[in-house]
Parts: sequence; C-alpha cells; structure tokens
Amino acid sequence: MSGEHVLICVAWPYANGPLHLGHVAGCYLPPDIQARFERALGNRVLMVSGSDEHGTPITVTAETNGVSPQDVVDKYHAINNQALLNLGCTWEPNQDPRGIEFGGSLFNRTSDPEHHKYVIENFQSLMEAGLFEKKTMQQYYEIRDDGGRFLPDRYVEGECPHCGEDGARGDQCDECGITYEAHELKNPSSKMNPGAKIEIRDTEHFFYRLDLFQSTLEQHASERQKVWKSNVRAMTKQWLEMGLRSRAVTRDLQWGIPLPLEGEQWHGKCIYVWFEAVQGYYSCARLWAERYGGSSDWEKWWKIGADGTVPRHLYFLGKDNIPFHTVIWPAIIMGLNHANKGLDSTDPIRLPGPGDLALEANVPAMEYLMLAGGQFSKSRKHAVWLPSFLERFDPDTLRYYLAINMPENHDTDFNWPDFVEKINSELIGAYGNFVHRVLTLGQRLTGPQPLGQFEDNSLCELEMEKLEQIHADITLSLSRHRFKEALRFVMTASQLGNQMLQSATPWKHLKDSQSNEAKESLAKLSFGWRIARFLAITTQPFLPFSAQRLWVALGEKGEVSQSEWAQAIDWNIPMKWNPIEPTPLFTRLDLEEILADEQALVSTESTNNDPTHGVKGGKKSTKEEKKMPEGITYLNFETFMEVELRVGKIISVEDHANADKLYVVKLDDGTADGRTICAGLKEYYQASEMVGKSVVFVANLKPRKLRGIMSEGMMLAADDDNGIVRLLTIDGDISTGSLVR
RNA sequence: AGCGAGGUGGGGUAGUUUGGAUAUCCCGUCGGGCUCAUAACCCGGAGAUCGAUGGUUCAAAUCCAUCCCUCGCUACCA
Repeated sequence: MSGEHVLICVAWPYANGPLHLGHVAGCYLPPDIQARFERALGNRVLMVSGSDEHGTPITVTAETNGVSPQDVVDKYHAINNQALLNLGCTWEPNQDPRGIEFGGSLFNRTSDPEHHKYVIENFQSLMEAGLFEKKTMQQYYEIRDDGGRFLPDRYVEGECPHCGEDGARGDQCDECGITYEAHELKNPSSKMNPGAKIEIRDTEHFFYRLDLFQSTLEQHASERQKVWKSNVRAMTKQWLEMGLRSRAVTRDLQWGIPLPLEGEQWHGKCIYVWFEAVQGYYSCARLWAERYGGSSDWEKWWKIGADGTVPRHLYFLGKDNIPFHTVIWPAIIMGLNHANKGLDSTDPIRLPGPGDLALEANVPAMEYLMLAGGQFSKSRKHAVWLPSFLERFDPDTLRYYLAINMPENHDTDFNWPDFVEKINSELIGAYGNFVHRVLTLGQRLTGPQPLGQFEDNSLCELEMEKLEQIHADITLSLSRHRFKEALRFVMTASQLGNQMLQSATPWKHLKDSQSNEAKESLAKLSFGWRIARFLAITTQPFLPFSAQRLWVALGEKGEVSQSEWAQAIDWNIPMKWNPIEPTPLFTRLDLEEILADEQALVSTESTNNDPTHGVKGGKKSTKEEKKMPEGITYLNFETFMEVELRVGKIISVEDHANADKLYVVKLDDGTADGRTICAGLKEYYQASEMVGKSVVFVANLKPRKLRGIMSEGMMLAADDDNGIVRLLTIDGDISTGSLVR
C-alpha cells in the first residue's frame, strides 16, 4: 500500500470571482484532507488544479469593467490561490519535502502558454486519429469597425418567432420555452452592444466523436459500480442512457486557445473551454514534472505500468460536474490513448492497458453546501466568501465545521449558530479542552519530564487497544473518502482521553506522587500525552494549523505533517516535554459578536460591484435579481393614466396544466368574450374562494404567454412580503368593465 | 410541469447498493457526579410506529409498487 502513486485532481475554480464556502466544502477541502492523509500513509501524491481562465463570462466581466480578460483572471487567480493557501491547502511547497519522487502539487492556470501547448498537441493528435468531425453551424455575427465577432446564443436578443416576445435569446425563448434555430429569431441584436449590426453567418466547427466511446464507457461505468457513490452512479447512468452524441470542441470566441490550424476559416476560433480546461489535469502534471522534477516523472502518476500497476486517480468536484469526469473526460483520455497507438476512428476503442493514460479510480463528488437554507448566491449577496472568512477566523475552525458537516451524501447547511455551536462544544469542549487538561496538569508537576517520569504503559493497555481500534476506523473511513465519519472517529479519541482523566482524577495526586494510588493515576495522565500526540497526527489532515501548534506544545520537533500515520499508535516513541506554559489551541466563539460583524460586512460588501462568477464544481449561474430603483422616483400623472384599470368578475378558476403556481382565470370584463388571465395565486387562494369576486385588473397590459397559455392582463393584489397576498376587490356592486381611476 | 436528490427521537446525521436480532453518532433536554480544564469534562435517563399505504420474505429502515412531502436545477410569480 505504501508508496502508491496517487493523483489528486481538484476541480478548476473559474477565475471570475472569489471562492465561497460552498466551493470549499464541495471541492477544495476534501482533496486536501485526502492528500494529507495519503502522504502520511507514505504514498506518493501529486495534486493538480488551477484557475480555469478562458471563456465568455470572463470576457464579459472584462468588457463590463473596461479591463482586459487577462487582468480579470490575474486578479482572481491571485486571490483564489492565496485564499486556498491561507486555508491550509497544500498547494505549496510544489515539491514533497520527502523528495521529488514523492510528488508534490501544482496550482496552475489555463492561460499558461505551456498548458496551451499540451492542449494543442492533444487537439492535433485527436484530429489526426479521426476522432473529430466537422459540422457547419449558423451563428450570429456582430459587425464592428474593428472586425466584428461571433456572438454566443446567450448574448443575442430578439423577438421570439413563436410568441413574439421581445428579449428572447438566440436559441431559446424564455417566455414560451420554445427552442429554435438562430436564424428564426426576429430583429436580433447584440446584448452587449445593442446598436451594432448583426447577421447570421455560417461557421464551421469540430465535434468530438463521443458516440464512438459509448460502449467502452458503459463497460467502464459498470466496472466502477462498486466504488462510485450513488450520486455518481445515477448521473453517469443517466448520461449513458441518453446516448452520447458528438460535442463541439471549438467555438467562435476570442479569449481562449486559438485553433492550431491554417486557413482563414479558422481565424477567430478557439478550443471550447470545457474541452480545454479538463485537460489541465494532464497538462498540470506534465508541467509540474518539467518544473520541479524530471520531465518524464509525470508518467508515474498518469500511465499504467508495464506490470499493469494503475496509478490511483481521484477527482474531487461538485455534483454538477459528475458526467464531465465520468463520461467526457474518460472519453478524451481514451481518445488520446487511441491516437497514441496510431489507431483511428475505424478501430474499436479499448479501455486503457499497460503504457496508456489511466482513467479515474474514483470520483468522490460532493453535493452542495447551502447557506442558511438557501443556495449560495452572488447576486443576492447570499454568500460567505473565503477570503473574508479567513480574515476573521482560524482556518481550522472552518476546516472542522465543513468537514464534520460535509455534503457527502446530500446537501448540508452552513449557518452561524450551528457553526459557533459545533466549534465551541465539539472542537473546543471535547478536543481542545482535553489537550489543555493534560498540558496544564503536566505543568503542575516538576522535573524535566513531568509526565514522562510517571509513564507506565502496562496500566494503559485498555486505552491502547481502544486507540488502535479508533486508528483503524479513521484509516478505513479516509480510504473510502468518508470524511465526516473519519473526523467523528478522531473526536472519539479525545472523548476517550477525557473519560480516562475523569476516572483517574490525577489532579488529586499532584502532591503525593509517591503513593501507589498516585502512581497509577499519574500513569494515566502520562498516557494523556500519548493520546494528545495521537490526536496531533490524526487531526493533521483535517486541522493542520492546530495540529502543528499541538505538536510543538507536546515538545515534538519538526512538522507533524511529516510524521507517519502509523506513528500515532507507536507507544514506544520516547515522551517529550515542552516547558513553556500551554495556551489553549482555540479561542471560543461568540455568536452575538459574529452576527454583528456579519451585518457590518454585508453593508460594506453591498457597494462592491464584483461581476458574477462561477466555478467548475460549484453552482454555475446566479439568478438575476429584480433591479429596484434606488430612492424615491416620481411618476408623471400622464404615465400613470396610461395604465388602464378595469373591474372584472371572476367566472371560473382552473389549474394551469403546465405550471405549479398558476391559475387560469376566466374574467367577465364587460365584453362579450371575456378574457383569460394567468395568475400566480395558487399558493394563496383556493380556486373556489376566488370565483364570483369582483376584482381590479390591468386591461391594457401587453398579452403574453405564461407556460403556454396567453394571459391577457393582470389582476391587482396586495403583498405584505411575509407570505400574505390578497386580491383587490370592489366595495359594492358595479358593472363589469368599469374604469378604475 | 421536466430532471436530479432526499424524508430515520426536538435539531443534525449513520445504516439502504449486498435484508437479519436491543436502529448509530453529535448537539439539545432531564437527573446525577467532578472541580484539573476555555461555563469546559464524566455517568445515567427520557425521547423514533425509520414519510404513508400495500406487497415479497421465516425476517424489511434496507427489496418491489403506488402515493404524499421537502430541497436543488429548469421554468414561473401576485
């Protein structure tokens, strides 16, 4: 087991904003715990990741802020890199302190020219192997003085060919939900630059033949059934059952890796971000080898040995990224293997064998961490940012809370009261307190080895046995990527320590240390030092900062991260002592204070106008909030009078067949035909309550389709923002159709 | 409505893939103990018809069917 090559692949954070706690819990903390654990076991760990820096959202941010895309990614690469280091993630040093043969880590970036070089190399070899096909697509093109550009569908707006709604996107109408070809959109314009002329142009693109890999991927997935978690199995299965189709690997955009092809038609095209960024796992390993080791060293972590030894690849990512890593990326890896053997698209695709690049061993994907019951969201300012958190708290408190609360099997929640509770009662009350008891009691004894002099391990065999069991439990849990469970086991060791002290009552014997009873009691206290040492080693993957503080407080030298995992239960290690007065490992948290700080933070951050961001493995899109005008704005009387309000009587109310919240209301509006209005009142009214009511409605609102049914107007209702919504009704009788003023 | 995930003592959670005996652990709560320790620690108690109903089985939290509810995404909203 020891000495195994383990490649830890971490989802690449999108360099368009800072990381928040959801990202940390989902994809950045777990791999670091795993890497630290594997290193302690004596394995050779290479950890790779970096900033994902290409793609349209970054150019939009750059354009919005009037800076270059490179400026945007430089900024967030630096911020995120530093935040991860501050969190204790082992992206530095790049070389394992035990030696380069033990690996290391590299947090790179996709704008690195060397990354470009490897991606281009791979692109060409896949193309030569015939694994791409060429297709012509139609795309909007914005004509500008400086040459113009193709526009992604989401940056084109126009009138829906189906319902006529203005503001429909290039490929889909948000109003009626219909999808269409780009050329069908009426009066299209560029969202970023509405004045510009735009037109449809043909554009050629390459598509990766995922379809060729279908059966091999199915075989691969069936072989992984036992190790994959249920969410990984389910999402992969869904993808494979839908059937794989070829997928575009090039795009019309300017910020990315240009196509390595001659010819005017390839000008202005880049390799599609999804296809290029995933290859970072590969390029990053090669770059690491070139920069810190021998140039072929990467092969030890990537290639299957001649004897069939497979390096263990672990990918850490969020649930939305699962099919990318269990279907698409394996297909690319197998494509590269295929091409390297000189095979082409007519040859059958095979699973990797000796000499080939290896596929993933496991993908311990996480669900999401929610914030106080809701999704983390930039636009709603509903987030706790990693950099600001680390300015205020010990990183180990975050690591503890996120690890004990990790969204391994389902979404979990971050909230401040729970955070404070868990830190104070578990981390400090149980673990910190036990350690502090041992050290301060030792301090009261005299001699160069105040605890060591009373050591008598023959009296502590039961404790040893229990700790050995706990050690085995932690080891098994971590090797199965069950972080929560593993940390629970670690905490039981401090509980064991507290129990031992409680029954031994060493504080009663600090002065009469010569009696037999005292010797027995103090031998237990002495063993407390060994339990604390056990805790320093076993908490190290989770809580590296406090583990090191404890290591020093115990009188041990060097780095606890360098000590072997099995040493935690080596009872023959000579005891040491640090005569310096012990200080508590952690400071208690005060909820009131934190909540007050949070308030202050929210108000200062609300002026801060960061662009939207995404992350691979995190949530991608953020909902746009309704923009309410700031301050008081006055309305002209004329403008108000443009609104035609009339009285109507509700004739019937039916459920909208295709919507959760909508009723279809038939209204007698004084005309012969009446009118139909879709109203989102299902949560607030029974249909029967509404029938017969005389209500006020807006008669000249532009009709629009809601979930397939045309709604001709809107009924007025009052909303107190606390979940109470009531319709405006008429006091007394009046004929339907009467004007309201 | 479509897709995905989930409902286990007051809160949180393990166990479900591969059925098995008193259903795990943490917090809270109640009672007791200790006073070395950061109002921390230790012992004990109460508290769950494992979302509902039906089925398979000697045996179901676990397998099957139907239904209900919750959450996320996609929608959508007074």
